[in-house]
Amino acid sequence: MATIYEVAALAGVSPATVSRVLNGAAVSPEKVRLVRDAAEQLNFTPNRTARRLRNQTSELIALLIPDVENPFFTALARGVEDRAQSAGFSVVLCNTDDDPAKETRYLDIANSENMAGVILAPSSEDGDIRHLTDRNRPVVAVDRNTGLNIDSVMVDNRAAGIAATSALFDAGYSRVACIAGPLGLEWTEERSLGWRQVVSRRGDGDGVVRPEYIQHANYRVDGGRAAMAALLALDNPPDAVVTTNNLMGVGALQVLSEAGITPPEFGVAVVGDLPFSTLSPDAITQVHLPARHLGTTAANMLLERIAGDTQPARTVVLRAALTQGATPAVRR
Amino acid sequence: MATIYEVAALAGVSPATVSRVLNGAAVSPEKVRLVRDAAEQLNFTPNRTARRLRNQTSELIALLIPDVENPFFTALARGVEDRAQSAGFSVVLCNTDDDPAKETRYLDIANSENMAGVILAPSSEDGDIRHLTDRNRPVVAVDRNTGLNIDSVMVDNRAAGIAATSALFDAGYSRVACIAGPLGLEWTEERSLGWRQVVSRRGDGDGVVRPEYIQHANYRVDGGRAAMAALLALDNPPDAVVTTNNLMGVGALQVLSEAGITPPEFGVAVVGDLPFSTLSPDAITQVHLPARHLGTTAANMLLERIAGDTQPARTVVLRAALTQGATPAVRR
DNA sequence: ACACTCCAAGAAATCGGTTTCGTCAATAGT
DNA sequence: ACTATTGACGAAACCGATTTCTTGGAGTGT
Repeated sequence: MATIYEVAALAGVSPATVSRVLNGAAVSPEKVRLVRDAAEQLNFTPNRTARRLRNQTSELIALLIPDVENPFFTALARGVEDRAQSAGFSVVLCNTDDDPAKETRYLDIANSENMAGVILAPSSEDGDIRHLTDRNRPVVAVDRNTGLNIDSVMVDNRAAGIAATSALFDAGYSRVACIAGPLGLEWTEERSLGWRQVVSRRGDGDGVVRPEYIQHANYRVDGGRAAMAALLALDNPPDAVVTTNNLMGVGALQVLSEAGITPPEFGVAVVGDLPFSTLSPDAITQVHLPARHLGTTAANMLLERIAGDTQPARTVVLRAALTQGATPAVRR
Repeated sequence: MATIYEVAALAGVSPATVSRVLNGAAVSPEKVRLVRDAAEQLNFTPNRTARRLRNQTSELIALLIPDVENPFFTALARGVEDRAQSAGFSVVLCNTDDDPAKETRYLDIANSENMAGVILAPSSEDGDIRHLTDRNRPVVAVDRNTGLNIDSVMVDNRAAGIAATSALFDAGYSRVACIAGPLGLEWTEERSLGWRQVVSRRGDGDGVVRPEYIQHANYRVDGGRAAMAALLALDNPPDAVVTTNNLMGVGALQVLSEAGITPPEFGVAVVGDLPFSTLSPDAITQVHLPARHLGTTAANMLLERIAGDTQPARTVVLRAALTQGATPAVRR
């Protein structure tokens, strides 16, 4: 690969001048032409590693997400990339598998790679980002809270749970269950709290929430399947269900379909999007999480910090948008 | 961030010795201890940028895919990452949007970032990877062919199309249509050729393939929707359909569901996986493309090249595995 | 006891850019 | 006409590792 020295030699100038041409500093028009010609001729591309070592920064942003196979996170990644791209930054996507050790490893890499900043969907509340913040590298949390004093972009999970549940009652269902993720994860707890809040007010139990109507499962497709199967096996099964994320929604719908039940017959509201649902998209109530927007917003905040913004840490809370599914014909 | 010089000063040795300790060269046990203690105390992490500038390589692999939001490519990415991870490499995921310009940009970045190698799902047949190959950086093509003489990992697309179509005839359907992607893309052309081959032999047209039974659409969900709607509107509609990828399959199934038709009633075979199908996974015939395996295989080949393997370019062709969907009760 | 080998470890070069510093010439000001 | 100012541009330092070269001291053989 050609270096700046070879370009300088060919153009008959010093390496410093070549650098100045590349970076738009003051150089006489005639030397600019000489350097451009030489660079062209040698097919010169500046070595980013060398540039980075000197500048102590790069146009690289790390994005740490728990799972690239989850459409929610890929949509988020898309948002980050679009925004970063247009600002001349590239995005390095890293899978943490919700494993704090992997997360720490990637954070260290981001640091020692001199990346410009990090957008993090944290796997735990107390990740160690001191290495980065010590060096003034901005970190933005997205989708999940940390105990740290950093910028963050969140979704109003409680409101999302409330919206999903209310929509089912509005559609005429009365026995609304909930398929929630494991205990101890804030996002699912908040969403199921939203469910609980609505059910205790509008449910048929006079303010009492049936404990068997909330199922905790792992938050993946198989978890949703198991939970839905359990709900259908109850003595007094529900007539509708809220799932606190997209994947469990998929599992629940699969089990329903296997039992010969199709949505308006049994109400389903999903907190999250089902981009690859094989049902008609408007058969199901979806609380669309603004995944992509979450990404662009986080990227924006990060880019502002990279540009030198030093205002105190901000938290932006975005709201989800509901699309109402079909309503059951009999109840009309 | 602490540097090797500060560690050296604290330990009372030279920077060279610190480097030797870090890289396992011969150093007396007592100095090893001194250096380790100093490094620990300063919370030292070696600067990868500096290391990379000197070594002219890094433990970074670029993976260029057309679309992170497509589950096929995320599964592939997962495979690459798993393999890379276990060999101590990190993966940089880049979206090309099937845009040759973006692809070229990322290839240049991979080059000037001194990345160890590139795995590429090429957007066109004639991408320019000379910058990389000139510097002896291995490139492996995956999923799609290039005109270049490099390692590649492919799927037997023709066989996949044949398998999908045959499975529908085996299940008792007789008027099998095909929803294919746009003309000119090898993967979809091959798969639809497989369909044509089976239909001309087993279809009800005595070797003649009805031209209206092959619909070309864009290869996304909306394309599948449009194509399925067109098929249903025919005077003599098909009783089953093959789609040449996962996303068009989703679209087709949505339209069927909206028309009140559920799979065993109308045969659907998808070349590709439907990880988020809301139907029971075994209601539909799927030709499972080994996406993840494609990724691990490509990563393996790349790692071998990085390690110095210089044998002539290889092409590995993987085969898809069929899972038969439910068969229509009436035809039994 | 003396020459020779061997090995640990420091000094210095290196990777390829960017940037500071200093020089020299051209222009402006009085 | 002579000094002050400005601007282009080369020389050299710098970023933080790794590695070659070199040196000095310990160990070995006769």
